[in-house]
Amino acid sequence: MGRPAYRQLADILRERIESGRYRPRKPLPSELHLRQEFGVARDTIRRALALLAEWGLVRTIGGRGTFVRAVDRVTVRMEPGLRVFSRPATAAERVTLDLAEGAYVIVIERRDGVEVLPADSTEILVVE
Amino acid sequence: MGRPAYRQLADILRERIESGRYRPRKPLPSELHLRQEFGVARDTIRRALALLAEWGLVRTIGGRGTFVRAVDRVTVRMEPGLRVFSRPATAAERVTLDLAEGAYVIVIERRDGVEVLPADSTEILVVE
DNA sequence: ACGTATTTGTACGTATGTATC
DNA sequence: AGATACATACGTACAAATACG
Repeated sequence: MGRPAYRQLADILRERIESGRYRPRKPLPSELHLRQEFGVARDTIRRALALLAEWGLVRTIGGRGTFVRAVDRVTVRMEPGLRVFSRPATAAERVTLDLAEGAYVIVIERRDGVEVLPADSTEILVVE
Repeated sequence: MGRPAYRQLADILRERIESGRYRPRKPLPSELHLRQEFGVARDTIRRALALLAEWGLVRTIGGRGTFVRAVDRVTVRMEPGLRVFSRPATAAERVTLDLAEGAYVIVIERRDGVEVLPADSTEILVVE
């Protein structure tokens, strides 16, 4: 007994995203369409999509669709005088940064300004 | 029509946890029991429990039950020479830190040793 | 402005599998 | 072995949000 069906399906869809078959900012096929392609229940489709969303690969929007997220991982190097903290994203930030409801941002305050990055794709590296 | 049923149910259960009615390290009533108490489908119960798990309040274990997590929030102050990063928890860490499959830990490397903390209850504070 | 089609969200039911006690 | 509890997977129906003509 291998992994559950929804888990295998998530892997297949992940591969399609990473290979570029499903393109950034574009919607995946609808749940109905996926159900027909893979011959599984909608429940199984939705579980797989939820996994992908948890992994930060896609983002599902209300009566619209599930979209491939276009994000790169960012690494920030800590320096003295840098102030870094995290807070929930505002509505405007959710739009510009392509974030879901309830997502967090990381705020980086430098002397010359402030930078706001998605918390789920930002790495803070501390060097001495 | 306020929020969805599973959302309201999650709030009720959260209140019971925070009030101490459901005690740390003890199981919540089984899904069957909750279904009977609230008169909703198991699906609804499970969605509420999944929310609580996402919030870090409970942890569900295979054929055993859903347990109230006993964790305190920890705050770590950044200092020069400190290296902090995050990675998936190992199997052993999941046991000792009371974490679910797929959970992350935060690793803090100091000159005198390494500390590993649950990512969902650790706060990193950066001071200059 | 309106209705219709599409798509995701919620909620119910049922059955079976797996893990634990 | 049997009972209990969670996990997966199928099905159905309707609601809500969105898109489009």
